[in-house]
This record gives sequence, C-alpha cells and structure tokens, in this order.
Amino acid sequence: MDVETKARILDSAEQLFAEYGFSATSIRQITNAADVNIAAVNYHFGSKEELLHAVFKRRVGPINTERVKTLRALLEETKDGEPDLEQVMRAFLEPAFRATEFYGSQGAKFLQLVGRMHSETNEQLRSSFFQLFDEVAQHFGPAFKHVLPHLSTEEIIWRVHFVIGSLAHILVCTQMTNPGMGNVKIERSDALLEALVQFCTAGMAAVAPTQTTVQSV
Amino acid sequence: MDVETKARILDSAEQLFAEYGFSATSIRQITNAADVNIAAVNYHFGSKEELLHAVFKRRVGPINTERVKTLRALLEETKDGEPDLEQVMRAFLEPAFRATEFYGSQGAKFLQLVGRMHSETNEQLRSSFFQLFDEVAQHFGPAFKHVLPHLSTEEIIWRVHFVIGSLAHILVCTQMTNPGMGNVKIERSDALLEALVQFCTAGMAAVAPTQTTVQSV
DNA sequence: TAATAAATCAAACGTTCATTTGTAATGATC
DNA sequence: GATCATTACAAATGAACGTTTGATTTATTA
Repeated sequence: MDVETKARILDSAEQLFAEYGFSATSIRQITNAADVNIAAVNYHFGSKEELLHAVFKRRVGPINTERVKTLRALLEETKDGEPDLEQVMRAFLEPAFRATEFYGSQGAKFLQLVGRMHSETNEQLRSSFFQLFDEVAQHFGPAFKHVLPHLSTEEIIWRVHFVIGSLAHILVCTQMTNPGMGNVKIERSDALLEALVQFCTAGMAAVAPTQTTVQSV
Repeated sequence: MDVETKARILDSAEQLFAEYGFSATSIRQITNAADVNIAAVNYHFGSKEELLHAVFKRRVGPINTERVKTLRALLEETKDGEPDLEQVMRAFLEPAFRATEFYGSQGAKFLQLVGRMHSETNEQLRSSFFQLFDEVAQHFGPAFKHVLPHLSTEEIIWRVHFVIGSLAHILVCTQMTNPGMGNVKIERSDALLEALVQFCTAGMAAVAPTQTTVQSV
C-alpha cells in the first residue's frame, strides 16, 4: 500500500497545487482527494513544503534528462557543421511542452504548476525549485552562447528569460478556459509548439539593439 | 484620516501580495505593516478579495491609458505611411515596463504582483484581473493584425501571449535576487527594455511556420 | 454646543490550518 | 505463529485565518 498511497498523494497534490496554488491548497483537500488519512502527508513526506518538492522531483528529472540528451545528440551530429539555433531551441522547449505525452493528463496539470512556480517569489520555494534546473542551465547556457557568438552573455541570459517567460505563460494558459486577451481558449497542439519555437528562435536571433551612445561624426 | 488610511493599506497590500502572493498574505500582516486596525480592511474595502482588486484598479488604469494613447498617436502620424511593428510593440511594452517611473518604488512591487497574477488560475481572481485589460486588448489586437497582415488571427493571439509571458516573467524576475538560470540578478534598465522590445518584435515578425501537409508533386 | 456621521478600536466570532499523538491494523522475517 | 518494523487511522493540538461586533473616538454639520 505504501507506494500506491504516496503516488495517490502526489497525483492529488499535483492537480490541486496547479489549480489553486501552494498556499491556497490545504493538506485536507489533498488527502481527501487522494482518499488517504490526513496524517499520511506528514508521515510520508515530512511536511507540506517537502510534498511540493517531491511533486516536482518526480517529473522534472525525466524532462530535463530528455532536454540534455537531445542537446548532446545535436552537438554530436553537427560537430563540424554550422550550429542551428532552431534545433537548440527545440531541444529546450519540446521536452517541457510535450510532458503531457510522457505523463498523460497528469502531465498537463504538472506543466501548469511549473508555469505557476516561475512567478513564485518565496526564496525557499524558489531555490528548491530552480535547483532542479541547474543541469539544464549548465548545458543550454553554453549551447546558446555557441550558436549566438555575437551576443554578450548578459544579452543571452536576458533572452533566455524571455523564452522561459513565453513557455511558462503558455503552459499556464493552455490549461485555462479564460486566458485573457480576448478570452480565446488556447489549446495545446503541435501547431502551438511550432509557433512557440518560431517565435523564440526569431527573438533569440534578433540583431543586438543598437547602442544609444552618441555617434561619431 | 480616511484617504490616508486607505492609501497605507493599499501600499502595504501591494507590497505583501507581490512578495508572498495573495493566499499566503494575511490581513493581519497587511494591517500591521500599514499600522492600522485589523478591522480597517473590511471596513474600507469589504473583503480581502476586494482589496486585491482595489490594488490593481489604482495602477492599471493609468498604464493602459498611456498604452492606448501612444498607440493612437502612432496610428495618426503614420496614417498613410507603412506601419511599424516595433513602434506598436513599444507602445504595448513600455508603459507597463516603466510603471516604476510613474509610481516610484511601489511601482516595482506592483509590477511584480502583475507578473504573478498572470499565472493565477482561480477563475474569480483571474477574470476580475483581466477585465482591467479589455480596453488594451481591443486596441492592440487590431493594431498587431494591421502591421502583420500575413498572419492568421489565431497565430497573432498566440504570439501576443508569448509577448505577455516574456513581459510578465521579466517583471517578476527583476524584483528577485535569485531568478534562476544561473542565478544572475536581472536589473530593470533601459537596456533590458530595449532587449525585450527587440526580442518580441523579432518574434512577432517571424515567418509563419510552414504547413506540415504533404506537398503537391 | 448639541446632534449626527465617519472612522477607529479591542475583543471575540466560528473555522480552518499544518502538524502531532497514541493506537490499531498490516506485512514480512524468524 | 510470534516478533517487529511499517503503515494507517481517528482524534486532538495550539495557532492563525477572515470577518463581525459593539463601544469609543474623531470629524462634520446644524
């Protein structure tokens, strides 16, 4: 019963945290939805915060492994050819976007939760969340630098944040009936992923902004 | 004392909601920080939710008025010239990004809160938040359509969401000591706004993704 | 100055919160 | 079949929650 109870708690927590947020979700809600005793969360996970961390840990690992694996394969096969920004971007975006296919309908909920976490400002929650992405940052930072050699490191970091923002926002929006901006429902689809890849690739490849210093005569 | 009390509550609520989120912030925290009686929130605003709405209402109006005004002026002066995507993008992004200048240091906190709200999934909070942006959506939707006539409406809506995601994420990040992705602090600056404008303009202008249908022979 | 309205206050309301406790059921090992 | 660690359970812990109350102070009007 052990593994099954833990999994049921993780599933319920994933769904409820995604839907209502961490603070607005109570342990009672989670244990009721999972049909387990209220003490089970603290017995199996230690605390509510550790439960949240466990929810992430279960899914983030495989997604990031896929990202890094794809990137590695990419760097291998194009070793002495010209590097391709779009392919790097795809390796970054696709495994996250496609988590639904790995994890079924629970994956969609998870992605919504991930989108939410990107605007979490609590230092504790934030650092325990982002440490899960250290490996990805370490691999993709240099990769972007490599395919965009004319950009400064600072400019690349900024642009990667823009990419992350677009991804996180669309992960949240695609789970909503009413995403704002005319309230048109956004469906997760291959076409949407394609649009995201094109948008981000073009944005990353934008010519560096002109310096605003006075021009010489 | 009335107006001063209300303003102090709004300031404290703005800061605390931005920092800890709506659910994780208690009325007691707010009234303590504002140095007013605990009953003052319900007396002056009715409820915690209505307080949140009041926090938005105070700031969003002027920002959106500025957006629409700039866009109108733009459409006037380029009436029979070629439309400029970058200028439309700038009219959309700059007033939000620059709220700090309108509102001082409180503006920065407000922007963080706005960034947070974009990943809020509670239907009630969400719709009361996004109705504040109806006017902007009604003006900028057609404007983007006008400068990007070759894109379908759906594609434009998607891309505007990518832009909103980038903006919201950067509004949150610039208030953090530890924004993830190598944990480099992001400072709000003219250069960052410029980078955002260039990224989003290039992304919006990306060539439409090729159809994946079988080509004719 | 007396009467009225608006704002503030301390105290309490009933609920819900995360977590802990002690006991009962369960499963594996000998 | 007895021993023993693991898991599940109902019940209770004290603290914190949003909100309301009724008295008191402050400000406005007559």
